[in-house]
Amino acid sequence: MGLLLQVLSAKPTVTLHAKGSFMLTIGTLGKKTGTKVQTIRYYEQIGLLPEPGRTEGGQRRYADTELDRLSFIRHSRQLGFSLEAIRELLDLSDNPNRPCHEADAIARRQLDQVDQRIARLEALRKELKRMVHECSGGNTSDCRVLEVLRDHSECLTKHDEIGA
Amino acid sequence: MGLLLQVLSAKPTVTLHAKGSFMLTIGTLGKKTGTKVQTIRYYEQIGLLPEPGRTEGGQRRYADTELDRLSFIRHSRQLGFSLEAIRELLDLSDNPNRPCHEADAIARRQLDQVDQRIARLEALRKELKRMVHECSGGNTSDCRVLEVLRDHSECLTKHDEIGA
DNA sequence: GCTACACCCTCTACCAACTAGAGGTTCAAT
DNA sequence: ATTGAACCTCTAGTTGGTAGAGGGTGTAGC
Repeated sequence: MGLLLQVLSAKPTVTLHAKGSFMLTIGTLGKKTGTKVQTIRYYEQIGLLPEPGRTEGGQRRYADTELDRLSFIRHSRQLGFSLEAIRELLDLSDNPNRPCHEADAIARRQLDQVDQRIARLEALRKELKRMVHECSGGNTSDCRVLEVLRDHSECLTKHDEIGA
Repeated sequence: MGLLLQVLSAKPTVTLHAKGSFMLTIGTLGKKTGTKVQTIRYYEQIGLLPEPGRTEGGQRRYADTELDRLSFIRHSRQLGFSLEAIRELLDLSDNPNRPCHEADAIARRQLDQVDQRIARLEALRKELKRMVHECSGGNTSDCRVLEVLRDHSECLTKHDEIGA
């Protein structure tokens, strides 16, 4: 925890807006990181973000440390990491002398999952495409789409967990 | 609603296990369709499956109609359709004289979504792969994985909603 | 006919990862 | 001093189920 936040979390809360520009409101932080305000509060609630300093009136004020941390979280989310994985990554990031291969392993795991999801979606896509292409456009009574859905045996591929 | 179910839902519940083999317990129905018992009850609760007949003791008993309907639902889920989309598809399936193109549109929508998800995952995969490949395996202090996560500008692609 | 026990019942709560809204307070500009 | 946007907490909802508590039912074997 930096000096600034130590100051911020000291008991009689100091006036934070005095220095102005380098303290962010939750709304500004949200805009800078593309995060909804509620989501930021949610991250704080589940312990992904530290409790920030507050104004005398009780409003959150953020320093650049938190901006960096939230950017890291959002970017990781965009890359599909789960919040639990991000928690681990942040932990590693906080301890620069821990071995790198742990972070690497998390990323590799994520890559594997993405590979699997792509494979499943490709199979799915094939089936859907066939279904749609065979539709000739009469009544639902002889709709190929509905027929295929009704009768699994018409499928080309075995897809037990395709849509996950 | 078939004759059987009309009989089943008549007020003084008839003994259903008399005829045995063609009435299924919820467990058997689950096994036949690869669905957990709780999930079947959940589908009933949200109105995807009709309320089945009951034994005098209050246990659910299913006919083949419900087996077909549940198979349809499960198959559609495997193809990634949302429960809302499935509701529409079932509705169409129940009305054989409605035009086919509605079912076709739902399937096309699903295909589009799958295409988009694949595209996003491919971009994601590229980024992750690059990240993992650049890791040389020292300390986290100079870990490429963490570095990339920290700094969005290092990314090759703009990925705003990649991991959705 | 009786007992064992697998299966069934309802109800409530939980998962991820947020999102939305109610009802009320604070900040900063005018 | 007043206005109005932005903030606060708290609760509940989203999707598609899953898990467990606490109790009742159905049936096979003896």
